[in-house]
Amino acid sequence: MGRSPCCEKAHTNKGAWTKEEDQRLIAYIRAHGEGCWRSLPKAAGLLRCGKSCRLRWMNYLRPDLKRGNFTDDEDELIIRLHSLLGNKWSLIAGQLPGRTDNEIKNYWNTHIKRKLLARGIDPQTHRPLLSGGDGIAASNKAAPPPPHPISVPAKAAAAAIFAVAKPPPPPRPVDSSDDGCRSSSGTTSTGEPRCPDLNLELSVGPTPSSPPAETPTSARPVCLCYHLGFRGGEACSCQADSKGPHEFRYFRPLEQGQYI
DNA sequence: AACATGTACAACCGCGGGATA
DNA sequence: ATATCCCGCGGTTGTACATGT
Repeated sequence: MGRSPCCEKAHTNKGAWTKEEDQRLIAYIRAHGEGCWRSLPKAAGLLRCGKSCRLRWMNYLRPDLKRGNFTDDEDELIIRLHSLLGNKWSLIAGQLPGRTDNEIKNYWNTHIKRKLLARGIDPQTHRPLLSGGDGIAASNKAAPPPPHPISVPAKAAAAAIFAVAKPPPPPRPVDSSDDGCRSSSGTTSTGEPRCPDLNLELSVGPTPSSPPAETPTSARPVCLCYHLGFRGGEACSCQADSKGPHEFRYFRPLEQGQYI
């Protein structure tokens, strides 16, 4: 069938944004709120495609963005979240108020990857690298591990995380009786801190030696909600949702000696 | 000072998926 | 059930700036 182009490329600017374009975009969003990115450029008088406007706003112009260097705490949190979620930058960004997925992705590729390699850790698998040879983790040679130590698609993990952790979206800044466009507030677009008090007891460091697919039957899967600090059924509906004792929306095997 | 190389980050591109007609 | 629209995501590219030779 084919997809229609997101914009009329012949009449759109590309490349770096000018100050004037920024001002137009900011002014328009202040007046009308986010959303309807496809029609926004025309309405705002911008010769840009909607995607470009959205990206510019999300990654650079949003007032709640935290500019500046990442702190060591943020570094470690990103590493932990990446070990859990893999390259799900938007989900990781959701746990770092004021940071964008693009920013975190860039930071990962330019700083953290190197930092982990210097520590002798494979940035993709979060497993120790071989001290010599070709630098490939031993476990990689034996059996290719999953890209990260979770056993379900990261999207499912995200569903589990945000089903319990994501606060209801804040009211839109402008009259909600607008043109009928959906709010575009996604995982990274709101100005509210997502879950500032999340207890992220995520697994990190030496991950389970065998991939979850090979989880021994004695290793009981554990709902991620526990690891996020929601315990004893508090706000957690995984058990209720599941049809069986092991069908959590997100789980990971217990490590040796670990209990909940 | 001039050039080469490396680094950081903004922006683009293509695709997947939810919503809806 | 299917087609289409639109948003959002992740990978990649382009470019400005920093550093080394």
